[in-house]
Amino acid sequence: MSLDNIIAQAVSRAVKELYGVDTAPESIVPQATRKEFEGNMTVVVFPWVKAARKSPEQVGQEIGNWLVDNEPAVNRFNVVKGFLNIVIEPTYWNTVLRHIADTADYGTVKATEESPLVMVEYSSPNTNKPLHLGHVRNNLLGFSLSEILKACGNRVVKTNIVNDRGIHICKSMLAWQKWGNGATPESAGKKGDHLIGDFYVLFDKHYKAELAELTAGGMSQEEAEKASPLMQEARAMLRRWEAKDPEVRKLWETMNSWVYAGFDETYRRMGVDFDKIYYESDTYLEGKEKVLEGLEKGIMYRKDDGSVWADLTDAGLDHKLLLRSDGTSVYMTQDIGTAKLRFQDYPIDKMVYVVGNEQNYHFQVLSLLLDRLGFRWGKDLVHFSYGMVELPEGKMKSREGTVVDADDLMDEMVGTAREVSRELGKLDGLSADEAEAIAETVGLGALKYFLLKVDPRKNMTFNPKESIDFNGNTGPFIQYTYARIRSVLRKAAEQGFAISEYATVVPNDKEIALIQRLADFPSVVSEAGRSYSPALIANYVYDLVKEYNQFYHDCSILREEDAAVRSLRLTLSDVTSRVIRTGMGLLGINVPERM
RNA sequence: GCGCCCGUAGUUCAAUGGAUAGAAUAUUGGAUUCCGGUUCCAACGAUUGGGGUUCGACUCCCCACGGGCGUACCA
Repeated sequence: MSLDNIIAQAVSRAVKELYGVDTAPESIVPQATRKEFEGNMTVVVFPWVKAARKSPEQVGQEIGNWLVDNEPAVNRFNVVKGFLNIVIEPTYWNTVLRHIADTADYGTVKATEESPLVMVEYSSPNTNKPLHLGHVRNNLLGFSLSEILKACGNRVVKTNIVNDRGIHICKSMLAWQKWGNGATPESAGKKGDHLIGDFYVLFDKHYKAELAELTAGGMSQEEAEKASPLMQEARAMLRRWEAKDPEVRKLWETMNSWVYAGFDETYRRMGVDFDKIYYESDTYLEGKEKVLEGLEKGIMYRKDDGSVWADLTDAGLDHKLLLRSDGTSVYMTQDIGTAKLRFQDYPIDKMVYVVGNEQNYHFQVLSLLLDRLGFRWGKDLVHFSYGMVELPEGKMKSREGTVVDADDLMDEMVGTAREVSRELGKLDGLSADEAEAIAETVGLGALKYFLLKVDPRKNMTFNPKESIDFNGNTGPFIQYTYARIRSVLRKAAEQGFAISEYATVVPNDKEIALIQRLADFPSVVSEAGRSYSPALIANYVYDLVKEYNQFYHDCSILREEDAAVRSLRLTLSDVTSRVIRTGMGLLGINVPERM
């Protein structure tokens, strides 16, 4: 049992005996005592002041006395205003440390057959252009969230819905047909997703030129858009695709396979993966059935023009279109179809969608519709909504060509890591392969940590330079500290220092602070799972690293004469490095054994 | 117009309704020169504004201001 729980339960019993008040131990959350007061943990006593009919100070004194008499883990206490500061029995910390050191996979809970089945959807790219910075935040959040949910004892299925059909795909295909000269990723020497993206841009360029010509000839913008031969050709192609025209389908399959090969490379480098991938071309017709079913049940209604709608005004929302007057699906319909297939494949208990906050309204509606259509997880589906990523230079605009490509960005980060490491002399004496592996780990670690440490809901500014600093709240700083700890442990092993007698000495203040921080880890993980917050883990790991540095600063571990003290410190180092590795693992960030 | 989200040191980010709002970075001053240099200490500096709820509000409610997003046949 964790220290928090022990104190919470003891306090719960204390107020019951002293004042006859029932308080659930879970509602009592002891917090770390502020540095300027004596004590390890602090409990706020205001909640019981009324029932006790005494001053906050008196209540604190009474509970404190009860704890000293009845709870062995409590050594002494002091009361400041309504805050009860508890000093834990010093030898008790040895027990805590031993428990942490002896627990395999400390901080995580293993899933069982009965554990909830959570499906996490993330990434969800279009197949007409490469992944960009926005996808990077999405992918990292989705992957990390999945790892955190796993660590909290859930069964997790990571899924991706690929938007592989529609007018935008036809634009790329058409441009390739017209101006591609049979180019392939091999012949062009380009990743497939980039090649296709280039044709998408090319289409847009010619289309714009056409519009300019038509409007110059006296048409309005709207008329020109309708009359554009290119756009008409693209629409015709979409119709042929929907009619399963073999030639169009063949081209579509070929071009998509190029894109997938490119995406796979990007995902692999980023370190994210999926258990099950869905394609919109498989799901877009499914939603239609579900909607027609809803129409029969009276959940939807049909307008005179034949379009199908849902009336959500009773829930404070609007009327929502589900089938166009020509009978075709819209985005919402497809999501319903995807949900249907997923539920056929897996007995999902909970569904998490990692999708940008511009779709908040969409998911409000989707939740409501799925619920009305009888999906048991529809009502409390989670839209894990995140904000935009901006750069110091300003906003990304695809129209203005200021989109940051994911592959380019990773190259750039790794390149900077390589340079910085070389300047600092970190790569001296390493083979070229080792040096490159470290640059990769550090460059990606910097990117990932910077994007994950921020509250996902907020729009954020990604500063590449700042992210790769080896000082401060950055990935590289944490990786560096980890590598340094491992180095100390390696040297200790070489010198034959054992770490077996650690429980025999009472830790000093800095050591206690570190142990206490380590003891928090499991509750941080479960809280991160509850609130879907990778940022919580990131900031915890950073605090832990700082705590370790303060401990590390004033002790010479390898020169320590007293074997028991030395092994206590080695144990602390060992456990800290393990927690750092686990924590960073939950963020999808690798830590190097040396750097 | 309506709806949702956001607003915290110069900057980038923290703070389950709890004590004097924390870090990092930048700036300034000091310690350390060591198992791994990237360590440590200190100074400076902030809740957009106005009301309300309460023992206590960055946090919850109302109003104003500023920014983002969405707003019915795009995805």
